[in-house]
Amino acid sequence: MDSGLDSGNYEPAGEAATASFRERVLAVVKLIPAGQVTNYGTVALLAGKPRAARQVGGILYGLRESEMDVPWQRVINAQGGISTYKVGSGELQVALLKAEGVEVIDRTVDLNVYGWRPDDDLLSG
DNA sequence: TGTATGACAACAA
DNA sequence: CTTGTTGCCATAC
Repeated sequence: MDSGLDSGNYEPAGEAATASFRERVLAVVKLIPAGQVTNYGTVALLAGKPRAARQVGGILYGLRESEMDVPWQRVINAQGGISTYKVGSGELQVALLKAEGVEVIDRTVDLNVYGWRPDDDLLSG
């Protein structure tokens, strides 16, 4: 646990303003409802870095068992496609999504059906 | 301190 | 529809 200190990433007992981008990204991903998906750009936007979509992928790539509570499978690309095939997690991601009821056809998800609308989530709760 | 990298995104042809 | 190019910016080295 603590022995495996994360890459120079500490939390100076302050506000989220000092929290690393990584911390905020993981927090945002946890907000994605089961059975729905969103894209890297949206996660980056909600994390406060509208142009850091690529970094979101890089962060999720480094996830380990410690962060297994992060529903990374709900994050796909803006085209509704599974981006994890290039890192060998495609099959796993599709399996996890289908287990939540998300239909994946030809490695693609219909964002018009399963796309998460942060607005709806904010309005309802 | 500087360079290279990449689970992206938007656009051109 | 596909393929290639460009912009982007936090991390890694």
